[in-house]
Amino acid sequence: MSDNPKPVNFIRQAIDDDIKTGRHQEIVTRFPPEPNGYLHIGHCKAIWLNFGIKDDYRGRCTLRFDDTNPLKESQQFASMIEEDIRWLGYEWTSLAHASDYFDQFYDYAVHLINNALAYVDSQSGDKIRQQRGTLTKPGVNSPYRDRSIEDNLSLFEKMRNGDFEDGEHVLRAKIDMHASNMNLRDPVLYRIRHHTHQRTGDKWCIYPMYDFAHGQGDAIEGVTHSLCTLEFEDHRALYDWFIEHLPVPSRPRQIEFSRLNLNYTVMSKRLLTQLVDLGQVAGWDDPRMPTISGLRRRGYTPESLKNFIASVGITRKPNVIEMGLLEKCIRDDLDLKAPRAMAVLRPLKVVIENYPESENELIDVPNHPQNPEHGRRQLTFSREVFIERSDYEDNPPKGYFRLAPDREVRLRHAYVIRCREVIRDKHGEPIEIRCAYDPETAGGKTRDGRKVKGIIHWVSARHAVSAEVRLYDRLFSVADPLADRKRDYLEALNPDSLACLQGCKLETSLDRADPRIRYQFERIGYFFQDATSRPDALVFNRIVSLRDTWMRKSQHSSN
RNA sequence: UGGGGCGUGGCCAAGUGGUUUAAGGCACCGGAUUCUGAUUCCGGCAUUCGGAGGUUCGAAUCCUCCCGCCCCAGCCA
Repeated sequence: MSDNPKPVNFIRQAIDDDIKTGRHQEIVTRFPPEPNGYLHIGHCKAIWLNFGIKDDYRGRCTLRFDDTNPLKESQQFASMIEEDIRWLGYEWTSLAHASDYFDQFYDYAVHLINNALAYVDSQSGDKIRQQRGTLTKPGVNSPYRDRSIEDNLSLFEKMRNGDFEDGEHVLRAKIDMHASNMNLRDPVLYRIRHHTHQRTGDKWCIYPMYDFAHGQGDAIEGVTHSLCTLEFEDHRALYDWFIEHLPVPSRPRQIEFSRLNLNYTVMSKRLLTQLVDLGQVAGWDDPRMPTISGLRRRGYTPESLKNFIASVGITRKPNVIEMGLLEKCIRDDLDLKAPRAMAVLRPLKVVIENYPESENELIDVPNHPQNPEHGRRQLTFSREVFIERSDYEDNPPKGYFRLAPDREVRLRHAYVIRCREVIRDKHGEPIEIRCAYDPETAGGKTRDGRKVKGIIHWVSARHAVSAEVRLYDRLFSVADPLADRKRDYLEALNPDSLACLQGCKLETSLDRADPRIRYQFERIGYFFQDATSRPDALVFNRIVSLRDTWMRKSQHSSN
């Protein structure tokens, strides 16, 4: 268990109230995904809410797959969803499917028919749509609305028996075609779909709609608080109508909250599916995707995701959360957990002219600057090292305290070096820096007490391990890719969201690195081995960069 | 021009008529510490709660009107 304070929000307040008034002794929630895609960080909010309530109130939470539409669903998606929830660290009290209740739902439908509260409509979908009216115009009654109970019963049974083609008939609730709430204008309860269901096979050729399955499923499971997102708000009246008119075993209450939106990405399953299908990303688990599997592959931890949701909170207010908050959460988590290492992503060779050619020096260093429990390791120092290309400037801007002609800099954990000469290629680009080191500067001190402000990371050229490193940036280059309705959101895709760097140089200790460990490559960011990484061909993903106040400052002054 | 919701600093968000002349986090801006320009630390950052009226000794919290934004017209969920 975490030592985080219990979250407070309007839903928990309602639950506290229900307990106080004795309305409920046990709290039951459910997480009800449709198995038609992968979970994203928005689902994480619902998972955190429902499973968090279950844990804190010692209640129950079922994972229920809302599998009422066999056209789009698959067992593979269901399996991925289970994996994601487990990875987040939650356990469901029971696993269920809407399809487990198909027989019961059928009986409920018959019950409605018997009470003259449902009828079989034999019009086309187009016709039904026309008759539904508009937001400002009421609908009109179907000519089949007053069929006899006997006719309805026999027609509905024939629908079930497969006597009709798809679309020939539907079962509708008889409510009110004049209702201002569109959901109450005789909603469709069952449609004919001659399609094999991933679980019930060909047992059924009629399938209940969401509205006719969800609340009843909740009631059957004894769900006390059915938590869903705001777009279902208008469905609540229908939800309650079914609960009221059906002999259900319990009376759940639906409460809505606002969904999570993140800037610089998209969050709808439809759009994410499209990005995958179009090949704009490598798959559902592409590390740039806001999916749980993408974030996992990128290197995000479950704790960071949960902390993120907790800090965002639960309200009914539409919101767009800044990506920066997510990044802050993973940095916080990893700062404590991640052992440090040195890696040079864009190598520039430095030759230390006064260091003996054949000599190697072992330097014992801590794996974490604050926490000794992370242990220690050894670095090898030698005459030739790689430094980051960006740590050398021919014409250093004001405030730059890295390497430059005739300037000094400290090689982290090692010596102070001074730049003596720069060797260039034919374009004038530096390809090698010749330096001299000061042997009196080991151990973080200088003999004469002079301050060397710049500290840069390095890797011994002879001992370095090569690796591929993948750098990720936001998927879209604008905060709200859907803001411009005249433009396709795909045009807002960030062309530089992925940079694959080959030939990066890692310190020796990273040879055959444990793929489960997230490292901080000092001064660069947090890194995690990609799913494709192998011991002899390391591939690291950058989870997130470190805060970089220098870059921010230098960008400011250059603007 | 129907119905349902929502509006507290750049982004979230506490607040449920008086102890709040509005918590906290993120972002941002200073400064200190630091062998990571990281971390940590310290300080700054809404006389005001979409707007205008009103009720009250007292309002972000109650009332009225107005404005803005979101959702709903699938045999999707």
